[in-house]
Amino acid sequence: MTAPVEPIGYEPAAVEARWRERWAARGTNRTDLAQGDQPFYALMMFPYPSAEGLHVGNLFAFTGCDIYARFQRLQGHTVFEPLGYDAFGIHSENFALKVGRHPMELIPSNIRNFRRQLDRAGLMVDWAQQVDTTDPAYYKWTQWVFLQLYKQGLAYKKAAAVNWCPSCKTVLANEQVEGGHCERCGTAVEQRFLEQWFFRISDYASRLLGNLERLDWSETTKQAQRNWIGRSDGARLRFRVVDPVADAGSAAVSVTSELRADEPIIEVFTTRPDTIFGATYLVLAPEHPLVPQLTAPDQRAAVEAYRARAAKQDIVSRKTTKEKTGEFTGAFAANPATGQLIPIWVADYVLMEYGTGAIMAVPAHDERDFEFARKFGLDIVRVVAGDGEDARTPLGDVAYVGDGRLVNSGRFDGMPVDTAKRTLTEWLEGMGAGQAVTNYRLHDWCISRQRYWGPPIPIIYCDACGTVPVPEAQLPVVLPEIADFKPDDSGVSPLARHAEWFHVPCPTCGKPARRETDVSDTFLDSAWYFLRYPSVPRDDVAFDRATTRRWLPVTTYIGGNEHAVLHLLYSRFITMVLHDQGLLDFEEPFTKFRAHGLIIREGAKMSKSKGNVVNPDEYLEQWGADSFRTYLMFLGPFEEGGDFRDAGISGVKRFLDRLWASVRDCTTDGAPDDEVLRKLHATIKKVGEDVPALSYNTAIAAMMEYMNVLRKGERRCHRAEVEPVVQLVAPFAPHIAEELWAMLGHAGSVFDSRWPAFDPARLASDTIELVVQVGGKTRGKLVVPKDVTQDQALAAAKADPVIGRFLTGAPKKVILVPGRLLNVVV
RNA sequence: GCGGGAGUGGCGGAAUUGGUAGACGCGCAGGACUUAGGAUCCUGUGCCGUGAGGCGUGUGGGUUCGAGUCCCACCUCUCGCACCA
Repeated sequence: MTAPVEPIGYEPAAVEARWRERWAARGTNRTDLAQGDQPFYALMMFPYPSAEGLHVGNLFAFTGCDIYARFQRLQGHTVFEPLGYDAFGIHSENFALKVGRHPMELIPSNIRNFRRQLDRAGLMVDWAQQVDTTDPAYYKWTQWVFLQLYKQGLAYKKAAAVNWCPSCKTVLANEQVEGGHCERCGTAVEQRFLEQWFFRISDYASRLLGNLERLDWSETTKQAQRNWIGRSDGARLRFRVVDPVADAGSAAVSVTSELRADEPIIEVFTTRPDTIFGATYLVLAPEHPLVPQLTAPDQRAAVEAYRARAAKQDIVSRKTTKEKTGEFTGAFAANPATGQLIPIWVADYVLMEYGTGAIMAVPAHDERDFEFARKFGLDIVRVVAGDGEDARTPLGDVAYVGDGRLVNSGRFDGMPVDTAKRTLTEWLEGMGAGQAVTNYRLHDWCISRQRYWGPPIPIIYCDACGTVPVPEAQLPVVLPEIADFKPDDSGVSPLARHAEWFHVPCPTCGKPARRETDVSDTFLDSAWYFLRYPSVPRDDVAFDRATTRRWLPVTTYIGGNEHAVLHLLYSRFITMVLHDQGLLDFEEPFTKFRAHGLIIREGAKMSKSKGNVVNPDEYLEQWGADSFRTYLMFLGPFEEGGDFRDAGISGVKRFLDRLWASVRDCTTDGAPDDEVLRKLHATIKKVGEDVPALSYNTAIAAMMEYMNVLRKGERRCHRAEVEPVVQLVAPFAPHIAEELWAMLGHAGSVFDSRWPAFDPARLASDTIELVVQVGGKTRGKLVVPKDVTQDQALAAAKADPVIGRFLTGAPKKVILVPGRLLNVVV
């Protein structure tokens, strides 16, 4: 008598450790970038390596991308799945300041911790090609990218308003200002005017918008970009400023009369040229350059005070305060349509950065102008009448912004609004008072940061030669390791205090010169990193020509929709610029983009303050990476995210346990069961369709469903019934899949096998279950031949004791949906 | 305010094209095996009703033989943008 042998159970920790080693030893995750006839570049958004370590949100995103990449590999593609670290930026710098350590020592230790966690998660990442934005070998090329833009005249310097926190002594991004106060210390934020570097992304607005049509991207992401670019079609109109005293006597000032040198022109942008007859005043932004020139002497004090107030106010609260304020300049302009004199005001509801910084106000048909006109008692003239209205219909308490026909508009009365937009623009153009233009909301990209932790902008200022770009051969401009990297009161980067770095000979004339002390925005680091991955070994070029041609554009990019606008737009812009320079063959970097959802917990976003952050380490430890990965994907649709709960995960572990036991105990005796095989083929089909569609949750459900069929009634399964499941599950649970694949006697990696094919003939059955409805209500089911006729089905239904009860008398109508349903209307 | 997305059992979530609502999992209940079970396996599980049956996908209408799915009106939640002329 022999003692019962305990069957070997599934022990994730041992299995996963074993395969981590084997993958490393065999180079399973390395991609030979020179080979492969079906290159597939699977990109995921690289993380910021925070001190807290990997967040479940990161892991959710990476796992989803990894599954997609592994699946593509099983489809026969040569897959490249790189990863790196986005480690520059104010986030890292603030954290370093807080804990009193230097980012140069903090970041490497954070990265080590990230790497440990990422390895534990079983990603198919080719670590030989990793990128770290803070490595001089990387940011050398970030600086090179800057120079390419500079060369093309797409980088320029101008003074711009920034938010300044006098307590933190630092420039704040708009998101760091809450209700006019610094989000960190609560101090009232001021506005400062600083010289900053900008990229001319607005020159590319129309291309960035137009190309969206042909990109295979999540619709939500494309829509966000469209809104951000903000195209609006309208007209630029010219208003002559008129001195009412000098022009006294002429009842209507002729618009076409000779310009007088001292009478400036105000240009406005409007989307409603059709309402020109209702323009009863003009408004200039407080910063508008013409304001000082045209303000009348008796209004000067008030206008100056108003401008000073606007200049001091922080940018955020100025834009969020809806209460209208303004001052009359004392000047007048001529309405080119009516010839009448209309007052010119300044008000901060008009923004200098949009359009021309000036508007024609049509209070009858614009809510903001209406509010303003009401408050300051300005004329309101209706020029559009909706259905059932005419020129005299009172407006009530709101502006009329709807459709309609023109009234009070001279010979254009009765014209529909949409025709009038075109017609009036042409009419005004004919008299030299304007032309049709398209305007975009997209502003130029400010890349200057008056901080320490970023790549120095490669520019040198020389008293003799002016602004001199650092020659490419002298890159990188290394960020010096300085102890006092804390920003100070000056609004100038801490780099300026580092004398031996700051003072530099001019590259052109050799005389003493000074370095630019601003560093660049982190969004610049990430706007080109996908170009670098395949070319990491090259230190003589940013990206290798042949490698880039083979591997780019990125086949599929998966990432968070929080980057829908800035990161993705900047990446597209940089790619276009490099393309225009002849350095890239394509102008769109990401052929396909999919946004993943957000993991929440107990209905709320995970955050430290709520104390609901999940540490992935504990789960990886307790359940293993395979169960944890699969569980994360099972929570809900990948593109929507899901609610993380501890419950649930045991079900996924149980599924893997059952798969393990099925492989361990399977037999090669006899033949596989036909019914089980049919379900197997249906499962192969479903998983093969769901995975590329990112419907991971339903793919997992389908595999679980099959496992239930496979093991129903504790049956022992045939090898042919279970072997393909190992391949199906491999993208989700790679370690156990490798182990089971080896247990089945295969020498190589399961990822070097080919995805199982399903046999359509196997899916069909001779009989079907036909649902029978009577009057639209389900009354039962019948098993019938698959090609049953309507009469046969009806006869069978009548013969059925339960269904037959409802079928008294002749049916009024019978509907047969082949293969599905019979509905009898009585 | 503008733009996008979503409302389905106790819970997370499934439902090709308008065709069995609730797949799969959690939880719960019962059972088997056990000294034991928070292990494992099996069975059941939308709600009301003893039953036949009835009611059910945010609310109210409509189209249809048939609506979670299509149309109209509304409510709620959520994510972007927000004085953009």
